[in-house]
Amino acid sequence: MSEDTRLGWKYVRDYIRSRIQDFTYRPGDRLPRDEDVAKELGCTRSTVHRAMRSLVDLGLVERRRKGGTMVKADPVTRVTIDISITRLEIEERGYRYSHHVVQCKTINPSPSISARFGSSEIGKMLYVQGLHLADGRPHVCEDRWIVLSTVPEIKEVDFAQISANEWLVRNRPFSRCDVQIHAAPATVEEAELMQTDENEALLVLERTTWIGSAPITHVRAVHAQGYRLQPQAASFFDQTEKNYISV
Amino acid sequence: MSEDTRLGWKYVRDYIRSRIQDFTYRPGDRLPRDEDVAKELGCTRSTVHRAMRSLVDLGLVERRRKGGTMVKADPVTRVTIDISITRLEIEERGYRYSHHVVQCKTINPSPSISARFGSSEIGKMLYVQGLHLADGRPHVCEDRWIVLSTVPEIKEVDFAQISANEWLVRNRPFSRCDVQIHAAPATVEEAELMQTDENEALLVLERTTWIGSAPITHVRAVHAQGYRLQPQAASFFDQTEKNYISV
DNA sequence: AATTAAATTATGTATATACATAATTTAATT
DNA sequence: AATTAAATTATGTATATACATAATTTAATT
Repeated sequence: MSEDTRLGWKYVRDYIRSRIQDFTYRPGDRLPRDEDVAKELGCTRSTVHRAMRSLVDLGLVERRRKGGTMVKADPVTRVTIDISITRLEIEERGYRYSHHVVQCKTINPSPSISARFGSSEIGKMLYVQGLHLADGRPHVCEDRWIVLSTVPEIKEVDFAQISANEWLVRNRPFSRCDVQIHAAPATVEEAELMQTDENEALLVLERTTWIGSAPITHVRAVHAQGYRLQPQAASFFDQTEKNYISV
Repeated sequence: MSEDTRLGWKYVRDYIRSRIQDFTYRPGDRLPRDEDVAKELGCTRSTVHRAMRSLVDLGLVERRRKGGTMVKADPVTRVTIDISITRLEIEERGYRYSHHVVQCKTINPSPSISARFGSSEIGKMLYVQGLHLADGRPHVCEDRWIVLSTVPEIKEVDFAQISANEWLVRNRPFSRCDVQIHAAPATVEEAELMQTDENEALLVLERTTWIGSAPITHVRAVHAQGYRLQPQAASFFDQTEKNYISV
């Protein structure tokens, strides 16, 4: 290390990451103790600790008290997706947003919907089928089930003004969210709504949310044909990074 | 605050998070300065800083020097997916893994494949079509294109021993990874390999990786009918959390 | 009035230090 | 030998402090 280099936690992170990627430390290996890394690189343990936590967040290493820091034996590519309000997603892509309610009724949930919430008693639900459009073209069709005992005021909401999606996201914070992503053939009904063919392959995002132990909503969001989700993978070096270490 | 409560950064995180979720601080609002939060809660600015950073990671707030901390105007549900080696994913589900190579040839990439890597010159590629099976049943079919100028030694790899997927993940770290997720109808060829019907809706993950500016590989991984991706959403409170704040 | 420079501000980082805690190892006991 | 208790260890956390840095606001200058 050159002496005048003020080496911060990002330097330490990149240094360790490079040593993992050039196989100085191999999958399953134990890294030196933070204190030893600190001594070697000439900084404090706090700085190394900060760097190590970022490597944990990146999914590269695992740490255990007393056990030390291990390079993950089975490497993973960790990606993140920010699921936003559908209106905003459409507007961010530069399209004009509109939406309309296809159906809205209070009914008892089917067993498959109940099952999404586990064993808890659900009672009557508000079923809302809505269509989100981008420049007038179908973008997302959502089948939503809202638990009336948890969200009674949903009955007063005017879905012509605000979509169930946006109202819930803005008014009903959740403490737990289960997400599933899969492909499904368009049903006859979906095909008509989405202006595509029956059995067309569509991307489906399902979400179920709770606040504490109280179930809030379950939604099946069917996306238009050709829709692509683009998760963000943490790139090795931030574009803005000064302390680049060649690999 | 009761005096004997040793209040750590997780307490502060949960406290602020609760104030966001109960709309004490609304989307777009500015939070008090770290120093003021520290004074109010009776801890140091370092502790508040640690808590605030975790709220940034959760996608709840944004921070800017001098500008302070703002509650995100447009709330998002942030989820993460750990994409692992296909063999391990299958084995973790309790199935016996096997794989075989369908095709393997050195060819010039089609324009659509070249385009994945942007403007950089690609040259000859190794095209490997492989099938990953779980208990003998098709699980993932991958079309992989490997840049020979970046990974020349791939020619010596025996894909009967190790899949191209696993070899690359274990031997070729990348600094950038583009990921796309979409639904696509099974081609005739895919339908045969995946033992399903033509045009069946299948989940497709595409990945393209680079090391520095050098392109490594592009892969289109077509998943079996019914496959579900299950991203992890950060739940509001860790199960292990002691300092639970009711919402 | 428009531009430029200086001051201010809130977050970001690094350090030294002390103690907490989980997890393992070693020693003591039955 | 098996169990239990004590010691050890590496990470985790909290604190006080000093300075860095980005970004904005205010003052000075043209």
